[in-house]
Amino acid sequence: MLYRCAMAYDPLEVEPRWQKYWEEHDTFRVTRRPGRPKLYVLDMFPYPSGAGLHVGHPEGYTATDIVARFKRMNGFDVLHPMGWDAFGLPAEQHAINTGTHPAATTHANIQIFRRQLKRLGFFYDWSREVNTTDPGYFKWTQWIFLKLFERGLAFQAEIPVNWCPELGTVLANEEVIDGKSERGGFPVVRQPLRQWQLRITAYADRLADELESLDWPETKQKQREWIGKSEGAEVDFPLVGHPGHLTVYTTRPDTLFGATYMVIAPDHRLTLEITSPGHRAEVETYVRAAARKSDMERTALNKEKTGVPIGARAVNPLTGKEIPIFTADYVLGAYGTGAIMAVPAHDERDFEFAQKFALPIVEVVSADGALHEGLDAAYVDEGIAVRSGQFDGLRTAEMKAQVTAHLEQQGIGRRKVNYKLRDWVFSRQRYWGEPIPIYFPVKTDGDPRSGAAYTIDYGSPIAVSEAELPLALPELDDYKPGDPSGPLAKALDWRFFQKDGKWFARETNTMPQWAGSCWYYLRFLDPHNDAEIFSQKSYDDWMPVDLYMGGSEHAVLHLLYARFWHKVLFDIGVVKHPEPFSKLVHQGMILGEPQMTAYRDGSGAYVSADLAKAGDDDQVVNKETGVALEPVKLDESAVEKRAGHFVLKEQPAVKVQSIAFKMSKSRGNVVNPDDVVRDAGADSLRVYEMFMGPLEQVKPWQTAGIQGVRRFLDRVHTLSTRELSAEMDAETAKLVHRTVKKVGEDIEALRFNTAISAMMILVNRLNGLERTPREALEKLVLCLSPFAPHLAEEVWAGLGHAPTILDAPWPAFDPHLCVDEQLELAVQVNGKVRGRALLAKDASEDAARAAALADENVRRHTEGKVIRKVVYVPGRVLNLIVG
RNA sequence: GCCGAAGUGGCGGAAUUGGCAGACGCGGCGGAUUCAAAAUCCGCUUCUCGCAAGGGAGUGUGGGUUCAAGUCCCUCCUUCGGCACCA
Repeated sequence: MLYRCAMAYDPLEVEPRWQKYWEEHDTFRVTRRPGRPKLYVLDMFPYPSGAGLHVGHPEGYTATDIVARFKRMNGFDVLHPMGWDAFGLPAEQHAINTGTHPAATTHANIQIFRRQLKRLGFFYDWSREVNTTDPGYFKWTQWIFLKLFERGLAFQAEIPVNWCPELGTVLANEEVIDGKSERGGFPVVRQPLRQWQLRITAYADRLADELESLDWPETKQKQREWIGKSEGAEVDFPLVGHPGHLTVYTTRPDTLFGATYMVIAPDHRLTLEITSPGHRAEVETYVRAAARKSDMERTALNKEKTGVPIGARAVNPLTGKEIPIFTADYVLGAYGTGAIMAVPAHDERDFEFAQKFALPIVEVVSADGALHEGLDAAYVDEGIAVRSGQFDGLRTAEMKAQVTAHLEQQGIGRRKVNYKLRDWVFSRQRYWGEPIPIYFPVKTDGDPRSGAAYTIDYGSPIAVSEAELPLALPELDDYKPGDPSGPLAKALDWRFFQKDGKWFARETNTMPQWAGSCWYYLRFLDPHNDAEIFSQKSYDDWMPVDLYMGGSEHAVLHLLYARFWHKVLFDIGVVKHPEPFSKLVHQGMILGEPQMTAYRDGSGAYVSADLAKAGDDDQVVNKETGVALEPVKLDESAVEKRAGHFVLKEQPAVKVQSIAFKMSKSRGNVVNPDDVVRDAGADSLRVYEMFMGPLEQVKPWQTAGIQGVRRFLDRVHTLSTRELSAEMDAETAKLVHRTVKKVGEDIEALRFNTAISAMMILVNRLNGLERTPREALEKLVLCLSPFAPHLAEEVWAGLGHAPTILDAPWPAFDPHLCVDEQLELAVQVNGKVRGRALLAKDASEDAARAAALADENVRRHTEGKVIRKVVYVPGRVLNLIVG
């Protein structure tokens, strides 16, 4: 569909012309000018996928582009860079399938992305473009890894990891969703493997606490929950008939008197050791079964608690009573100490387990201080201690403090802070990633490259010297994964080398995709510096990032990892701010065009949409019967609205849903920005995406909506082709100044939709005038230029100004013209608007009352009644209370 | 289950500190222009009663505070996002 018309300007001619101008004149190159304020506006850089740009990309990019252009016109030096997060699985997968080197695929995709972005007129300083796969870039990624290694923050461990056989790689916990890989949705199993890990837990406290000062949205809360700090105590329970003790972690030391049994995780190192011979067979079976369970099975089966007694007993250190020990997979080996004291009276899980195994339930916290028998549910709230010996009568908070102090005194417990956050598994068994710059001593009798037997001493990792960086990837014939040591193990000439007559082997794991994106905002400061990661001057020029825009899918992973690296760099004096991103904004996802959707069951009969419920795997099921339903796309004409619901015209009992789905290839509702640019122009795409609604909100795409902004831009152009006038009437002048004020304020607050609406109102007014007031058009075009830069340049030049409009100052407004001296006051009688009165804005109450009663309709509602009260808010409302 | 965000016309959405609900755009209807159409321009467009003037209802539900509630408080429902045996 083409939106062009005979009178309209032709974006396909205008836009490339200005793009060429900007390129030839280096318009977007940024320099730091002394005495100017600075602004660093950053977009989350994309992974250059083979699919090209998606309409979701330009949403955030346009938003930051508007801010960047606006601030530049306001005298700021603005850093607004773009680059490529180009390591990653798809290019490698492509290499496995076709033999094409991932670097070639990546390079080709970047060409496409860059061309697409340039077609949208973004004000990026392309001279600062970075690419994480460029050796000049990953040299510094490796350099940061060495800093982590030197400080003991990068270490190896043999740990059960999320091994994805299909992808042939290990995934971070964050990359596993419902037991499947985030990318591709392949099954994931737990398996022990030697891995590099980063000790992010050492920074847990600072990562949680230092969120405080940041201007971030709900993301802060998500990160806090992810870090999962909790305060409690560790308590030692002596084992019966066994030396030593079993240590538990609890956040409720106040309930210790109610601990009637213990549970140890199946993967706890003591589980089999303390199991009595009589229970060994049963426990071993349970432990093996638990180890095999993937996370998916565990969540699927979490309805019923399972577990077995291990035949060992421990002593409750406060009651002195012997209590049994169980193993159960509802206790996780990796959290806390891997063992718990079970207090069934005050913990839902323990209560459920105790009921199933007929274990004693002893109330030790009472809401009212009285004793209760036969609890029918766990009481998890705070209260007053009972059945707790010398501690009886204490409130929960005080009880916690006193019990902990008592335990510390006795040397059988201690205060303890715990985190859900785990250390970050940092190795991937992949080719297309940064090589980890570490090597190991090798024992061999010959040349391991030609098949001599060898043993690698993984216990003695050696850092590659900084002078040898970047450590580049070797060429490979075959990128196939499968071997847990990764495809690089096949590059024998690269892997093994001799130094001083001794053999060494390089690490064959590579870094995860997060590595390059952890610090790219720093490389933009000084992207061509070979000697340093960046110069001090460039840091002082631009840091910190003033506005960071990107999808909320990165709320935890990328943003937590990047903050962690930044804090490490802060500790070693590389950066000067504890936090990298002062302000963060997530643009909302753009969904596909809404579709009228009805549901049919297996027999083909329609089922009312309120019975449809999303099941697993994108399936829709009848929520009463569980039967799978088939969604059917309907034409609008088959549907009507009755009593607040859409229903089938033919069968009004059947409700129909209007749903906007996520854009996906399989649904066929993907909108390609190239098509939109071809049909309506880049400016229309930019303005439409900003006009759709609030930036942070999820919004459905509506192709017809582009029509409206295209008409708006056409009208702006038409205004410039009419006869211009040096005069301007007072009403128009007022509107012009108010528009300038509102657009500026709205851009500052990222309310682009209402800024555009204000400009539309002004254009509608100018359109109704005989001739276009020159001043009005100039101010309008300046206001519009951050949104629709190509059209703005065109009109600006047409008005006789030298390019570029980016160098023109942001228009001023006269505040006096933005307030009304006279205004219409709403007149209410008993709270209902009955009329209006034209009044000076600071009119007295008496004057307002007189004017109100002059209104015929107001009189009708007050006649014969007594005015009991008058509420007058000057400039807003006059409310007459009659009775 | 827990945490967070949000429910406003046929649709996307506006609405400063509580002060005229529905700005702006889409769609629809009517008109101008045209041989005709497209495009463009103008008008109307929450529902409802009324010829009109005007009246009534109305921001997910039910209550509350207030002269006045989309906005504040409580209850419940729904949708979306995140977490999910974290002791």
